[in-house]
Amino acid sequence: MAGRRRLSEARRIQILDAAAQVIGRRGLCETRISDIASVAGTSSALVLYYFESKDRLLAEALTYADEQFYEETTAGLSEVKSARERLARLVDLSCPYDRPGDGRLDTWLLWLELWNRSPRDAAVASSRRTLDRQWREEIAEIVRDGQAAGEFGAVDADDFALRFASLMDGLAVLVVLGDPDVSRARMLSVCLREAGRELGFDPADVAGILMDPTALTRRASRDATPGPSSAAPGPRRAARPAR
Amino acid sequence: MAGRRRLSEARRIQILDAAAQVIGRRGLCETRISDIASVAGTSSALVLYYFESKDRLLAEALTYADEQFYEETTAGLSEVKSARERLARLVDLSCPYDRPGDGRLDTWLLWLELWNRSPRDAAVASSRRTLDRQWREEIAEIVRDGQAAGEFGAVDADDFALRFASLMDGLAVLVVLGDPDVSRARMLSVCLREAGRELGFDPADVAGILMDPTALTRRASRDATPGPSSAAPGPRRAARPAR
DNA sequence: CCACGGGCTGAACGGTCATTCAAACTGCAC
DNA sequence: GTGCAGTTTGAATGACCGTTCAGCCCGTGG
Repeated sequence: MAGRRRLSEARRIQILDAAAQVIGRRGLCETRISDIASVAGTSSALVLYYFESKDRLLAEALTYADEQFYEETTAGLSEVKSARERLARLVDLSCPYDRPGDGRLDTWLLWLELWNRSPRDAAVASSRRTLDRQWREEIAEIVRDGQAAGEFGAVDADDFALRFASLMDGLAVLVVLGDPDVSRARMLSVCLREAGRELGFDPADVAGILMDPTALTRRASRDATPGPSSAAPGPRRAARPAR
Repeated sequence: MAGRRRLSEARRIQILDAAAQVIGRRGLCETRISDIASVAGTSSALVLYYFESKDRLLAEALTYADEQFYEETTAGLSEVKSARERLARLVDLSCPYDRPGDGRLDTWLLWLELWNRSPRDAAVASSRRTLDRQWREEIAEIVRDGQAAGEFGAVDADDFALRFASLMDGLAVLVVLGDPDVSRARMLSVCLREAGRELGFDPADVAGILMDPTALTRRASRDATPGPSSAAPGPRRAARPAR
């Protein structure tokens, strides 16, 4: 029975993953149960067997993917000790890659869909609110830690968190949508500069922690064409470790 | 024939208005041609007579509503002479009301839908990019004007415009979605404070131009419950002046 | 070995639209 | 008044897709 239950849980997650993937690729409106089923490698009927209806499935998939992202991010951050570096890391993880086929980009697309569904779905709205608050709280916490350790200057942590999170959201939208004026590198640069200015540190000091350290020196690269984007085969999404 | 053409144009606009209204209320996915038709006071067949397909209609409606907003806003701004007040006005107009039934809120909801459609519709993507760039250019222009007039300090106008526009976008999403932590008044306050800090003026100086001047003094009101929201009858959308 | 029950499926059902069409209507031009 | 071009509609069409269902598969417990 335990084996059954574990199997059952695995199927649910498998379907949720497939749903997130399809939604990211086709958009919420254009997502069909049969698409999700075929990506998950099963039948439409089974998808409905695990989720009452398409509506519930989509709602769950939306919040699932973003809770996923939040958990992974905060887990990754907890290992970094310096507040400055933790903040830099948070920014780095928040910046979507501007070339397609990236998991982070998919997560952002889902987040946009979630915004749209939010006004008409109380459950989604509630999840969104929780996630957003946790996210801002995460930022505020880093700021307070840094202030206690003398790494940051004096600002209202909650106020900064709201402004900084909003700035990142607004910029991320532009990056995700492939706006030629805002590359990922530029977003990174803008965010770190802003944080440094408000909290009183030199952005160059935290460049080491970034995935792409050249972002800070390379100013606002205008060439946004990402090249032929060698459509990598293989699974788009990394295998999930079992719970 | 001129009469016919004018009539035809009027119908198109009537349908686009209806479409925008329905999309705002029900969301893009849940919008049916028959809904649009009944709001416009005609038949589904006629809607298809003016627009090739549902897809085209929705895409046009999305960009139509936002181009509309942009034009009205910039027209309204051109009357204000002081750069500080012009910026304050721009902020004021950008802040959605957090109670439902407001046209500005609908416009924001459409803007969110537009973001979602953008990655999969080249025409929409192109319109979005143009509108966004115009918007940022509008901000940058105000900054440059203000600098020339000695109203603002020295900052990179384009850089400021990007950061400021992104901040407003991020905050507006929270207000539109009814996040209890971010009321319209708080958004207004945050934006004006930020602008004043970067451009070197006292936000209190421009409070006079705001629709809701108490926003600046009333700090971050936590009570976000908008009350029983007396569902106002009457037309949701102001009558449009004939072109 | 047998039966039970959860997991799974293919096929069928039914409703909901987008889209088409033939016909009616309107007002303008001649 | 006649005809024409543009406008409007109600009804018909047909595809698509969510959902249901009757039954099969298979591991497990007795």
